[in-house]
Amino acid sequence: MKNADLENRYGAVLNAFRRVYPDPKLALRFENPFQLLVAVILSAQCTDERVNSVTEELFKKVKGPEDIIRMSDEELENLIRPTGYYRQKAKSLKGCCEVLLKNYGGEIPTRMDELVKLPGVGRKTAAMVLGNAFGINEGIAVDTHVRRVAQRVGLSDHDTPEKIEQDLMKHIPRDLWTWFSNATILHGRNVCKARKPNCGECPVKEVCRFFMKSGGV
DNA sequence: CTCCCGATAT
DNA sequence: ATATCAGGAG
Repeated sequence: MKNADLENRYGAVLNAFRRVYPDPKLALRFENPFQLLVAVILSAQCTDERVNSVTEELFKKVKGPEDIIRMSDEELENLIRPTGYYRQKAKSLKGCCEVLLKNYGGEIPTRMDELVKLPGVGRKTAAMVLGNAFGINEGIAVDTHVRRVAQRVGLSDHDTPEKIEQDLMKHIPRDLWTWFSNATILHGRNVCKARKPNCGECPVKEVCRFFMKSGGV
């Protein structure tokens, strides 16, 4: 009975999202896997719009891993400063590019276990790159939006991104993983917002625990 | 669990 | 003025 409720909730969310977000695209701007990797690393704890404003300049100077390596720490840090954590991110970027050149001929690896070894790359970043640059569904990117939506709606009762991702992967068909993540991020940004969620216009309020608890119809 | 950091909403 | 936003490493 409880399990049936959960399955029903997943089904309703998947259907509603399929209708409202049939083809969700990343807010991040990129033209190739390398650019996406860089952009997603920069997007940690930072809005996509701010990343875009930085990468627009950055990608004029940086076409591949070699360009990052060649660049001085100061120049790289200055270019990415508005995204926050710029020293860490500059270090991650350089570390990534060294590994890319050393082990992958300057290309981006296409497996989760390899991507996750790159400095500054966790499962969220890896899943994002795999799904959106290569169309490979090897995980579900659980960022703060996916986490919040999953918890509020009642798709997972766990707290960590890892456990939430496992719950989601258990209930969502693998070929939908990337789509679901993109759609949910969109939904979290536009409707199920952190500060002031717009439950009135939410397509999944009928099955949403958060909406019920906050006095929903 | 703490540290890394800038920008915007309140 | 200050709370909040938004991932990964050590």
